[in-house]
Amino acid sequence: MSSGLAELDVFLNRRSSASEQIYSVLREAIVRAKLLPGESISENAVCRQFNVSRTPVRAAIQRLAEDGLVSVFPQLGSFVSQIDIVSIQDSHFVRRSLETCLLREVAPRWTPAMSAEMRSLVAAQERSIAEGDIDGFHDNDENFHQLFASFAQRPGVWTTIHAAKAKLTRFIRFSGNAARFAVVLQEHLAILDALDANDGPGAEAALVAHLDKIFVLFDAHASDTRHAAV
Amino acid sequence: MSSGLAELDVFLNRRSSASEQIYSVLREAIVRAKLLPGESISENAVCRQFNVSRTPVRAAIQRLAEDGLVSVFPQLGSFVSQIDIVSIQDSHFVRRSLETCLLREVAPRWTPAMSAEMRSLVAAQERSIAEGDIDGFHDNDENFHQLFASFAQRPGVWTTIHAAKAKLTRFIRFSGNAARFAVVLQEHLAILDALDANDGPGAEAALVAHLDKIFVLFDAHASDTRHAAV
DNA sequence: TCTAGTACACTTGTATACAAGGTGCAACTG
DNA sequence: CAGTTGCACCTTGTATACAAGTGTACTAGA
Repeated sequence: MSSGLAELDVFLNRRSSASEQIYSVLREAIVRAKLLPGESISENAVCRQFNVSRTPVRAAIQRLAEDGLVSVFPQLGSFVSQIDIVSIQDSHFVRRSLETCLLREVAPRWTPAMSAEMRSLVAAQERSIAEGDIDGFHDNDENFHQLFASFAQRPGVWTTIHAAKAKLTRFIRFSGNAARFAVVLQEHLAILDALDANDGPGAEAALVAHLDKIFVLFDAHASDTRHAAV
Repeated sequence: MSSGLAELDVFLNRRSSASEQIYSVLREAIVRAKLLPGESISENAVCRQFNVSRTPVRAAIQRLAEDGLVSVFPQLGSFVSQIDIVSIQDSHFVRRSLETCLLREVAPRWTPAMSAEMRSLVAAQERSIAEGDIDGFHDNDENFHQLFASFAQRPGVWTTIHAAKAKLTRFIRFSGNAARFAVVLQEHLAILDALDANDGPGAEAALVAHLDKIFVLFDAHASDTRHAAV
């Protein structure tokens, strides 16, 4: 039984604690679907992989469990969480609510400088697509949405969005298709166009339309489930 | 130097892990202002208090650090987080955004049964005030707001609100005054009255007015700070 | 062949020991 | 007396050992 764990980088530096670095590596691996739902994350296996003791590994896994990315069963094992559609819908609700409210703060204070900064991120996403760099695409997608929190003078709110987005990104990685990437760019630009045109409600509508595209995946997931049940 | 730690209950059962119980006790103590901002939470001190080893204590403190209720400084110590007004404003933004969006989901589906259940919670709050039971008052306040998430068919969203509300409740415990309690009841009832009257926008306005009352405390806090600086 | 029972390997939870670094005080030096 | 240096004690971070429970595979018996 080959484990996706073996594929992970194992070089830890000393600038931050071991548990912090292990948490980051594992989180990224789960969100980017390098570690599959249901896959075992034995503490000892991670220890061997990173050449550290169980203590920092445990701390990392416990944080992942709080994020809902790992499920810990005492005396049984720890596993990458299954894709739970209800939990993901909750995360989507959180994200949509917060980003919508952030946009309402930003719209009245929108400036050309903001527009330029965000359009440069969209351009970066375009390059990522051209290079087939999916990770880079998602990174810049995060930056795009985070910038709204920053512009709304509420950068701390991004922490909450970030946590919710982890589950969503993981879900999209499994259910999404490549054709969607180009569409995302257009939707991002539509939001910016509306903001440039001083059309707050239009921008909000464009944002909601953009975020709610995930509902298509919900439906696909549901039909998959029904199909599997038959 | 007397520590608030000494006042905490120390009896742990075996139905859940020690770290889980220690987390709950410490979290409640911090939110209810039994442990003051800046107060030291030495791991060894907690160990002695609960008669357990450092391992579960560390796990609990790390969770509290993630919640923003405790600040950990390596090789220096762990301390109850200071009241950070910016962080609290972020939490308020998160809470108001989510509860507002939840209310929009609930309003169209509002039923007399929902109204009755929520009014019984308000009645419970009234009893708590009469008995001078501040903890009970806040518990029922949590239940009141949680019920909206439940009625909106998004109970999982409460987790996020709950985390944000912790900082807010702690802040209110320090800055709030007793006279506010009775007003809270009226504001809760105003929300329910609007919902009963099928007035969604009115209910939303009442909710926002209710939640934004905390801005008064923000202003008071700011003037306190300015005064202290002079 | 099938079943019941047992031993074992593996898991997470907890306890303890050691390592590395920061603070403050005391003693020493100029 | 001022400044500095070193030690004692504290902190958190990590490593290791033990405890308790679960699933599985193998063995003995009918």
